[in-house]
Amino acid sequence: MNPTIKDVAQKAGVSIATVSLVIHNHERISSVTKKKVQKAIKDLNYYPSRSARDLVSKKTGNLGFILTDDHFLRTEPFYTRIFLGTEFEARDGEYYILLTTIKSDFSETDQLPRFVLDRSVDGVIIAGKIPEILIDKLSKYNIPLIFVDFISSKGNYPVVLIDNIQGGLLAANHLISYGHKNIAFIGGDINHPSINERLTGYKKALESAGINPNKKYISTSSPYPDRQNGYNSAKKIFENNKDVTAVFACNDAMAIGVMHYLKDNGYTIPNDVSVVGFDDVEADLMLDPPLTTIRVPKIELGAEALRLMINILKSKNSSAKKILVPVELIIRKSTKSIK
Amino acid sequence: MNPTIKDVAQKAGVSIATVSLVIHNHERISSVTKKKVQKAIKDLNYYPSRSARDLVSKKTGNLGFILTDDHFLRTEPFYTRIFLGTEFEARDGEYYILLTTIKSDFSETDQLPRFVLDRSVDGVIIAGKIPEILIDKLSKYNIPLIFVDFISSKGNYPVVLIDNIQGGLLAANHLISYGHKNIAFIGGDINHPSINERLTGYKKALESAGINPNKKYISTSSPYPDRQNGYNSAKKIFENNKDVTAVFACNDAMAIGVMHYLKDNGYTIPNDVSVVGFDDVEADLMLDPPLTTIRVPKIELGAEALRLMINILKSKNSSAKKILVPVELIIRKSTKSIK
DNA sequence: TGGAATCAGTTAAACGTTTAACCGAGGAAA
DNA sequence: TTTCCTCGGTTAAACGTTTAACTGATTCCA
Repeated sequence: MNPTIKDVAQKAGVSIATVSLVIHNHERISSVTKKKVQKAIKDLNYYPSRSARDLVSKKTGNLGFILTDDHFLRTEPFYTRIFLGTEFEARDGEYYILLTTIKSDFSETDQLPRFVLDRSVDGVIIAGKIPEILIDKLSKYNIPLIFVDFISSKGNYPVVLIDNIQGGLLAANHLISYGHKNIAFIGGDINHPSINERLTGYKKALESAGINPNKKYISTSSPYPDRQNGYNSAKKIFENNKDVTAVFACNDAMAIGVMHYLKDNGYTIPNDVSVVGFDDVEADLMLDPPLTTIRVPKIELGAEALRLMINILKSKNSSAKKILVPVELIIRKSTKSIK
Repeated sequence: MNPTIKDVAQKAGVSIATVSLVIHNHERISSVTKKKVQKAIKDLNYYPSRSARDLVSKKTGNLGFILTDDHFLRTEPFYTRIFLGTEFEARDGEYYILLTTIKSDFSETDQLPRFVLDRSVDGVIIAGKIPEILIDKLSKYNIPLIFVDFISSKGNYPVVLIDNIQGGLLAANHLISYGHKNIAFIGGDINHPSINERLTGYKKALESAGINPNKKYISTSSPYPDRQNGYNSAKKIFENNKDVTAVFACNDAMAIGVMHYLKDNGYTIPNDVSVVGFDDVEADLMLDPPLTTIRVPKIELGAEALRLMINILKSKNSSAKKILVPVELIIRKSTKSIK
């Protein structure tokens, strides 16, 4: 059996309370006793029992991490990176992360993740878009909730977001500065708040450059922001608008689809058309040409969420904060000045 | 505060022991009392406290899941799927999974995952190839270890593996049955046990078809089994051997690289060259032509590991079992008969 | 009729911590 | 000298379960 606090106390010749106080380095302990106890702890390779601790402190030391299965299994490791960011940060804090996926069509009758049912977590981090019904159900459990890369229309929760407007601005401004005027926007699902904001940024940039956003260049009707959709959207736009010289796709997967379409149809990139993506995933570098994109600091996003959660847990200060993580324009070879 | 077993007992008018017995549906309880208690549990929305439980049972109810960061962040969600398999299975069982990554160059001085240090897990599942030094360190902690999709040379641990030999056989036999004789093998890193076994299967198939494996067709020298390596290996092989009509690549990423090389060099698939991959990842279907491959049941692999772990935990029977999960040939359009 | 066996539940100890309340010794202040 | 603090600990209750041992009431059988 593993050594307990009793063993340590005995070995150090003190009471168990003293050991406990040393562990939490309480000031009331003399440095002599402290040393003695610490030595005993080390000698026995003692670690406090988590369950005993949790039992008295009424905390679990766990945090839940929920995302939809298709987000988790996405080809590009976007959410996995976010998860990793929270995991890294949790290592330093005293937390463990319980990761679970839910079906993306989570419905009324589906069970909540077990860790909320049996309250094995002190808080829950939700990454990416999830069904509102899940939020409704979750909200009944009185567990602190934080959203990452998604903002719920219901309730007013603390949230960690990409600065999407800035991203849209950055991308469009880059293209504009390269002399482009007819810039297509391929967004996938406009109902997704992130996409909506990127569009806002895009429009803002165009407007402040004196360019009138052209509806025909904007595609935001397909629910799946994947390569296939990028391909199809590009097709629709380029077949009807020969004058488009640049595309801003709202994620790299769609950008890749766009590039495929362009290549398949005799356009060369960036000579005929410039393409900007969003996310900055590994694949971008392997593309030909490498993709100019908006870098999203995914690890940082996750880490930020964890820090926010810890703050909330510690301070009971649940003022619904909103953290905006800045993005960065990465210029590679898929964009070109046409001035 | 959450309701406790006491609240339930009071509400149902019984002792807390009775409640506990009902929960574990012990036979000594009459169905009347059982009903009463169950109603109280439901009414109060009671869930037993995990820490209290763990404290008396001396279990944590947690399982660790370790893999290297680059495995976790691989573009293709191979290990994420395996993880998901264990997570699914853990949901039914009474376990939570603590996922953590280690650096792929884990060294002597690196810390072990915290959950083993403070014994927050009852067992550890290790997915994919990890540094031997980690295994050495882990083995000192006397925690049940299980390996998935990797077999350690040290120690004799329970393991869940893909039936790689069968996979190699299946792939090569398929090609042979299509009339191919000069079949290249692209394996990445021969030091990886899985690759070695696939090669064994490949050779076996060839030999029993009366074909002598040709060393010049076999590439197993590069450590990274990625697209780039597939491309390069294909290049090396096809530049020196014009008579090769089929390629068996040890994973789909390499197969995709091979296809790129072939296309770039004027070969058409499958007319000039047939290609078989291994893994069956989503991307395969989007390829042109869709890739014939060996399907690896990843979810199943993870689930199997969890079941094995639970058996070990329950039965204390740590006879080092070896579970071989069968694979399946998926014939798509990248292979063609040349008879 | 009386002892044993069965049934259906209760009692109480134990798990390993944390922490408020307590305590004794020594020194300072009166 | 007495009283009061301060210092450096210790005592003991509490957290919410599980489970072995016990109990009291019936039933059974010789």
